[in-house]
Amino acid sequence: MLSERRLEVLRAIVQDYVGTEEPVGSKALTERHSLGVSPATVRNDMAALEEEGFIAQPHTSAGRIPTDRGYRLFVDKLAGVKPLSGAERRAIQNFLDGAVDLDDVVGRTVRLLAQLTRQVAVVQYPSLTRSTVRHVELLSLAPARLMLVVITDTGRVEQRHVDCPAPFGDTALADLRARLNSRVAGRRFSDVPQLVQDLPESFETDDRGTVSTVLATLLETLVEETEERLMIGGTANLTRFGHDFPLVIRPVLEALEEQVVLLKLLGEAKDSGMTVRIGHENAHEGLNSTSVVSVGYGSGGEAVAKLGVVGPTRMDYPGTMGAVRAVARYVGQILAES
Amino acid sequence: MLSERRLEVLRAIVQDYVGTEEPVGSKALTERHSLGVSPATVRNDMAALEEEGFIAQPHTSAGRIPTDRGYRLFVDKLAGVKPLSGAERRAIQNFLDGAVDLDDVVGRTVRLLAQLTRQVAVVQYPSLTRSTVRHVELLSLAPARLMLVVITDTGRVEQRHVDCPAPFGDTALADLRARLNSRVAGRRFSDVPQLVQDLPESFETDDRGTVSTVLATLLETLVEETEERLMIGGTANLTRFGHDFPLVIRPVLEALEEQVVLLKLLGEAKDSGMTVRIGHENAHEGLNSTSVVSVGYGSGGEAVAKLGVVGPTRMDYPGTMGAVRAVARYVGQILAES
DNA sequence: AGCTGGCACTCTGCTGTGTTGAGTGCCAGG
DNA sequence: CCTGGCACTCAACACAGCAGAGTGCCAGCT
Repeated sequence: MLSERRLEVLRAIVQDYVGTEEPVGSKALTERHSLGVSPATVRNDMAALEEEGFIAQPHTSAGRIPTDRGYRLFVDKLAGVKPLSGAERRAIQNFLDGAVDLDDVVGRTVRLLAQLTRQVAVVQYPSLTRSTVRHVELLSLAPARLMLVVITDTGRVEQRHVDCPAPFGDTALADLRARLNSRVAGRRFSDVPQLVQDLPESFETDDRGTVSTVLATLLETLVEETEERLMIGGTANLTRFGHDFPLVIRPVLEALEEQVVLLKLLGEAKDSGMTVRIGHENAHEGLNSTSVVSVGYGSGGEAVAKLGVVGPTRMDYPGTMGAVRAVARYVGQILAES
Repeated sequence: MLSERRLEVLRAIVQDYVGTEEPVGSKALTERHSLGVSPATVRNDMAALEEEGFIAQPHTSAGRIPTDRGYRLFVDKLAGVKPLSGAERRAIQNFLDGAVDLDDVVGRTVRLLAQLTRQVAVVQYPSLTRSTVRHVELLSLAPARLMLVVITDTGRVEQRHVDCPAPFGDTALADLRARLNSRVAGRRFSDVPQLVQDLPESFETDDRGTVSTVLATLLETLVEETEERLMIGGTANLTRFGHDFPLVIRPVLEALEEQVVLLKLLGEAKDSGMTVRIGHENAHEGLNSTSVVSVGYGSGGEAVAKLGVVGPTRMDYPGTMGAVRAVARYVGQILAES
């Protein structure tokens, strides 16, 4: 096991490297941190830390930089979560309070997170697996063409066109609308298929085809809705990556454009509590030199979606984690209120 | 005025520079293009072109690169619009045909444009200034809480919560819904304010407050809807900017994140026909080393929104213009069909 | 008048060579 | 177990020399 002081040395190395972006040597370390020992001793400690794989040297006779494993130890054992200042909290509150609808909430959250952490922010839309249908609306666009609108309790609205196999009368339409709502309003997405199963039978033979088509579209819409969507922002912060960034930035941008990749990324994180994935711990290759800090958020006790940031492994973990956690809490509050 | 051959020299310089990304000299030019004259002659022409400000040398004894003004002349006089290949056209068609709703159409368009041009794509959502209201829906969420849903003919759906000053009965609600729709359905946004002006008067005194509130929210929603939104994609293509890109990429990413900036950018373009803004012609400072190629698109004859790409001034203008124009056409078709 | 070959000149970019300095590992002594 | 000392390594920088691409200009040719 590593001695207390060696851990302290590792902490110092991480802090300095994060600050200066340059390999840190034994002398500089003793000067900046009062470790109470000489550079030579620190050198021995460093050798041990390197032996264990927590730090590495880019080349002989250069200082050390933390490895992914070093960062891992740092966030697990050495770093706390830095709480935000009162001013920052108030700023978050104010900024989020102005949101008018769900898109706006998510949009503001992304911008907020990006600004606060100075990194790339990713916010997943509230998931709908546990959400309920608030209302279903049916409109007639043409004799054999309907529009189906589904409104969810998280404030999402989705609409689909439906081409009917046969013309569909206004009274039948009103009938279907009423019955549909009485059955599914307030129910969970997952329950809907059962609830509407026998609906076609209660209609005239002529109309059954249309009713079935409408129901099929409804179910399809709900499934699609369950697939999470997300929003990203703060990509300009990618330029803070470091000097070698031309090589690194490309795959990151590519990964960020693929929603599937990001969803998988967030999906890999724990459902509750904060998750930090460092460098190669990320499954996606392009993100091997980035770290992802994510956390679930939700309106009630349970988390309905996740949000987080993507940045260089060389990041200020305590600060970033603090910001991510704080933002998640406030967003949860906002969602609960609306 | 510039002689025919000098224009030809300029064209050759632009083409070579776009291809190689390196200053092009007189000798290389005569070798690659059969201009029928010697390097010495070309040198004289180059001197003249430089005199006029169409080309410049990064430093003495280097080749020439086109200036913004040079590119301008190139696209105005020397370059055609390169039509897409049949295969490309079919690919566009297929890809866009799969779209299920407006968001999907826009999303696919962005990806398509980015891939086709290998640049950053920007697509504005169909503008609603000329669009009409298809349907207005009112739902009761709680005794004194309503939800207002507005559906437009371009397939957009927007919803707002309305807090009523007083409880509002179901019959009054149905009444309001019916009257509202009979007045505004099929009408243009701009006409709505007039059409609903006197609506509160026809209701019971108790309900007038609520009716006014609903109307106010409706008008507000329509105004907000008129403010265009947009989607961008292909930011990974920014890495193709060139060697000096760390300096350039930052302001570009920042500009791209500010929807306002992009909207202004597209707004500056002509309503009809293709617009190419080169380098410093762009008002926004961060985009001074980029060119923006944009064009209006729409379902019918008139353009309801714009789309385009942002790339380095050193871009393949004919190809880019061809792709942008083609995509705009197909999107217009898709919108017209749905 | 306009084009061409020739020539002297100017730079950037590459390569090779010291030189510097931060940083290391190791060891003997406290 | 810590410390000071010492020899060693190696990236980074500066400097010089060279090669090559490119230019401008001029005298001669068509």
